[in-house]
Amino acid sequence: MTVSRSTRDKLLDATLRVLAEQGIAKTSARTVAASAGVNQALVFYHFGTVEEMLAAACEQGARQRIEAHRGALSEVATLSDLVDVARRIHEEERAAGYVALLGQLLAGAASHPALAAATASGLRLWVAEVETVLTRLLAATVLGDLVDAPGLARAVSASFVGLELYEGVDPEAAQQAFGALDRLAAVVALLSDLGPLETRALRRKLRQV
Amino acid sequence: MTVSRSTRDKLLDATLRVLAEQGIAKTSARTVAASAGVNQALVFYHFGTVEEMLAAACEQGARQRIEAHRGALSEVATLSDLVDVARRIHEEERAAGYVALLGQLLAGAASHPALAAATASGLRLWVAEVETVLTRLLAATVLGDLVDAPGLARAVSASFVGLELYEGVDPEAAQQAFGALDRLAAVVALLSDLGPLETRALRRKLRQV
DNA sequence: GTCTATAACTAGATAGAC
DNA sequence: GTCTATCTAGTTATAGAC
Repeated sequence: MTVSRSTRDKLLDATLRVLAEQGIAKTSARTVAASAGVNQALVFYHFGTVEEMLAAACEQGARQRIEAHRGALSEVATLSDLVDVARRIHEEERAAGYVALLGQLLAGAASHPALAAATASGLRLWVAEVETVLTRLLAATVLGDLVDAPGLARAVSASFVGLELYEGVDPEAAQQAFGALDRLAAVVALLSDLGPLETRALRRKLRQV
Repeated sequence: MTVSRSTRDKLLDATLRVLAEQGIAKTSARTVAASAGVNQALVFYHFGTVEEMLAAACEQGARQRIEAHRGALSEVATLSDLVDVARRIHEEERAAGYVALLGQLLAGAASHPALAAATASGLRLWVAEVETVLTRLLAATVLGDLVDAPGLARAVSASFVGLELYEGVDPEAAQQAFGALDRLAAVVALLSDLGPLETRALRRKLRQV
């Protein structure tokens, strides 16, 4: 559609790029403008402050990434499907650095209140997506009425960010962590696939909680 | 023992304080020195660079915090004990901001390679602790030979950091997440407490993995 | 070990020409 | 909308007095 993007868009893209590649500490009006190939003063013309630019980039970035994965997520039918999809999303996001970027913003939010709000709402977009899938899947299993899907969606999303940040400093350990989660999810997936007899027995037991 | 701490120690403590309270972006030789009540030039006399000071503070901080919790962790006997202890550790760490601090360093590591190494080794201290407890507990349950305790310890540690960062921008959502995990852990704890008949049936089923 | 002073640089932000 | 120029303030780091 648009052959030449607007300066505003170029700046938003560059913000995400610099944030992912160099971290929040090295993200400034100057570095972003340089990466976008535009003049530094335009940051302030278009966004007023650097903080506002970061906030705008955060929301746009989250929206873009979720859009890219929504299709795959909506087709998830079983817990083992979910594991496969999660692994694929992880691979893509690791390459792009977009989730670690959320970590950068989460960290930056400590000193910039306006950024906290934007990051929280960016994360909320992920949470909503995860929550939809989780609710749908859990409803069909023994665990359906035992776990708190909305809360779990938040836990999973935050954990994912932590794991992607971990990947940045210790890739091997992070891989091991993802491997263990894969395996754990496979066990849980199997639990949801018990025969009717075992299911009833387990349900009786779990009712105590 | 030491009535008046050395300048070096004052700087390390101040580094952790500023990092927890203001984030990596606001942590500089000047802010740390001011918080420690010493001259700014002493940062460079004692540590050479700001980055080295951050690295030293990271390792010392991780060591201190783990020391503070080791007793409670070693007394954990069951999975539900672990849930209680984890909740208590979370409350304390949230108040002190020390885990979120690890998140700050993880984020800062993106632009400072030396910091990445220090953060990774600081996290390794937590991982080792979690791994010990997890291995001990899981050995006694159905899950013992099904899950990868070392990998899981890494996943749990990284997730914890993500959750503490989350707490900084959306405390309510983070609380919800912790609540869901509590509940989930209770379910798993119950699984480890099945009668011999159910245990055998479940084990047979899970053997397929 | 600790201080002052300062060099060299980078940051956010604005004024004003075009 | 975009540019140059500039102001102010904060940054790491060092030299040299004490």
